[in-house]
Amino acid sequence: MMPSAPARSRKTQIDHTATALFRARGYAATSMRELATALGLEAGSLYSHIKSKEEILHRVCFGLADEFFAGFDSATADAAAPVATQLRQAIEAHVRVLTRDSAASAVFLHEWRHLSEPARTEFLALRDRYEAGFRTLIARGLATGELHAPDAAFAALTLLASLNWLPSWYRPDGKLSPDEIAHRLAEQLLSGLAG
Amino acid sequence: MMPSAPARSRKTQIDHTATALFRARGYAATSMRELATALGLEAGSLYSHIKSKEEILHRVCFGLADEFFAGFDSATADAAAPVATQLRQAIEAHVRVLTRDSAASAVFLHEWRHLSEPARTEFLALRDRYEAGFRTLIARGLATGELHAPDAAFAALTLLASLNWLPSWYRPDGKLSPDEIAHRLAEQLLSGLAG
DNA sequence: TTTTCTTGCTAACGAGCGTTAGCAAGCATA
DNA sequence: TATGCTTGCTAACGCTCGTTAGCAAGAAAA
Repeated sequence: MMPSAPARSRKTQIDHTATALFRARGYAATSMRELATALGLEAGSLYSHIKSKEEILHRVCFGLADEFFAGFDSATADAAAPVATQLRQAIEAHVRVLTRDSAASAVFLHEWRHLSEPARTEFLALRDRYEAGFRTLIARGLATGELHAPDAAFAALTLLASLNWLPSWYRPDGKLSPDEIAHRLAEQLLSGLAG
Repeated sequence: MMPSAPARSRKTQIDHTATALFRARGYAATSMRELATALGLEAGSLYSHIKSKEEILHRVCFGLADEFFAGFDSATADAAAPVATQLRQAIEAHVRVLTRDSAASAVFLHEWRHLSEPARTEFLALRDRYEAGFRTLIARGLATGELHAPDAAFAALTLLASLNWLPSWYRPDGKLSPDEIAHRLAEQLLSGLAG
């Protein structure tokens, strides 16, 4: 039992490489032989570290769900803060997760459908719960008059939609930093485009 | 040569059913045998009507691209109209295409990556050109002061992101009509959430 | 030293994949 | 009647898939 554990075990490396491939080619179109080659291994060797292909997908999807919840919870920890502030912080937390690991985020957003039951249903329940967090936050803002929209559910869906497109164009070496992106997104979504 | 042509040839039926399957399971995870079964055929029989699996994907993706361009062009035909009006109409045209065939739209948005070269590159060029339409429209609005945002490219990306999430939750039998959805989206994106 | 864990290999399994060849029935046109 | 198009079948092809069994080398732990 090594005290200074290696920062990235073989299993973690597999997850990481698989995530990049799943994002680029899609889960179904990524073969275990491709994954093995990308890691400098033979296909069979992967199974010394993992139980199945889907196990990787499961870990990526549910691991990222945890991160999203953690971000939202800390953004809304101060329930006494103005709703607009909490919403802005939640947006920024969401963007921070998306930019910290955009490959995993893309997999989380698009490849969950390849989970088999019951994981698929569990995942959708988690996602619903997360969206509900934004929905009720916006609903509270509508009630206090801090926000205005015809429908909280509709507004929440649109807001998350704008954010969730990010992994498909975000590049870590782009000219905008994650914080700048988060700030601009929050600004544009809260204030709109019209002058 | 029948004058009253059958509204849906066998080929069109195949495209339509395949689109639904591609959307639900993804292109790579949909087999020709599944597709054949859904049509009440054997797998080999499909090839009396189509040349390959990818041919279907190609037709769906490029066919929808045509629709998007047609919508944008007619929305911005009156170049003398206020930019905000043109933008609103372009948003509504985009939403109209998305809702008229949300399955094909979902395939257009997510499955194009399974096109092989050179189709894939051609498709991305088309998509870029379409996005550029929104980008320059917004840029003109910024120049005239009708719109305000720190960056036209960023704003265009966010705007399309909000719209393109629609096929993943839109249901034709939902409580909002396509026109209402289009109107609310345009309103929310142009005016923002903040009160 | 002995044991155990980690890591990786080769070879193969059963299954499913997209696709093709060859054939045939039904129908519209000539 | 004869022709040719549309539609669909059966059977099979070569290939790739995810996964497993069995083995072995090296490092760590006892």
